[in-house]
Amino acid sequence: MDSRQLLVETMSELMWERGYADTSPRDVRERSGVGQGSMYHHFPTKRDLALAALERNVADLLPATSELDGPGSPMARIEAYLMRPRAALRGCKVGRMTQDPQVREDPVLLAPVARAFTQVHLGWAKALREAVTAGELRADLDPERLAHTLMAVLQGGYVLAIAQQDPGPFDDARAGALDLLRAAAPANNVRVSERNRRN
Amino acid sequence: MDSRQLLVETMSELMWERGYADTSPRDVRERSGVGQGSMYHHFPTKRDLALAALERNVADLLPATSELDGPGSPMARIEAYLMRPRAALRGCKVGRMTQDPQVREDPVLLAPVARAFTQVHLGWAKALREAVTAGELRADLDPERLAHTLMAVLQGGYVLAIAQQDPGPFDDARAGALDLLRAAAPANNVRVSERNRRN
DNA sequence: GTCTATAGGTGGATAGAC
DNA sequence: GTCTATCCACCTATAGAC
Repeated sequence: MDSRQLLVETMSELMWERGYADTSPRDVRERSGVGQGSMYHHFPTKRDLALAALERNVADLLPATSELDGPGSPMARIEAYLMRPRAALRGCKVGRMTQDPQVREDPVLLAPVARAFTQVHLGWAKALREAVTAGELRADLDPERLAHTLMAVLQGGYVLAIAQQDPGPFDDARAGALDLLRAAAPANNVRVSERNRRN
Repeated sequence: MDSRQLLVETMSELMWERGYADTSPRDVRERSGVGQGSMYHHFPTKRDLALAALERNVADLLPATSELDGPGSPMARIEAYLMRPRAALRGCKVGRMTQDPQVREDPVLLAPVARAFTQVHLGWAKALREAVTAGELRADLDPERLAHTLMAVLQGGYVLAIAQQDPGPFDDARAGALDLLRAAAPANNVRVSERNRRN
């Protein structure tokens, strides 16, 4: 692997582990073994390197969302993506960046993060829309809205897991979301009009 | 206000705005107007000050959860707490800490965060249990699990909102969660036994 | 492209007088 | 309790030779 690639790889790891502000050029040099001169030859500033690393992390993350758009029934795909194995205590390598003041205040650094979430949201919303069409989800639920709910469950699950240093809350959070989705199957949607009449 | 109190107040604000790692003793001095000598007299290290500030932020947060335990029907209280006004773009002053490497790797600093979440979880679980008892929520839903789901929706909603620099995704996420809770009312829970028979 | 040397500024304190 | 002065390591580069 050439120096440039090695630097990006290393910075990606460190940004996942420690964030942007708390990762120094020295950390990157020491872990990668690349010298000072090379580093500043390829990336004039720390921010330039961070931008490349951020884009790499986003690219790492997006392929997994194809699970939402594969074969199988919409709900099966939704369940598969929601419940796919995730390192709860490590957190999300993209979502994490939103908590770094130097990233969130820098439109250029935040842009890849925003784009990634927009992309993931599209995937979720499409699958949820298909679930409604397939009669697996009540038609009065808003797929775009639910997409945000499910993304939030995952992002927030990481927060809970890290706080407790225990993946349990993360798994609880997503399992609970799945329970709710199942409870919202149209088969159970009897007498809604009756409930409304009581208001 | 005396220096000590002023320092804690200022550190609390800065930790909410910028986190722990990215807040320097100098920042605290400059914003608070307290001198170097006073600062190190009251708090020998930055970590000591951070711990006091963290505990203050936790204390700020917990009173609001009493909304989950007040008068009114359980679901009404759940909705009120879930939908209560929140500054989505500022994030959660407690949850934020889980993303700071220097906090998450320090058991002493992480402890107040863990305690706070445990406390909030108790409040959620109690209200959800009561909702089941009151017949507002299907009995086959697990309140402890759902409590984590709803906490995650809020914590994750902040992440989405900050990523897009728009409170919209936060509001979508929690509104979607409320939609699901309503879809999980027992009134709709007809023929559950039939569904199970099909497995 | 990579190396070593250098540099100004900040971080996180400590020392000691008042 | 508060003040000013001082300190060393580290951060984020820049310079210039090879």
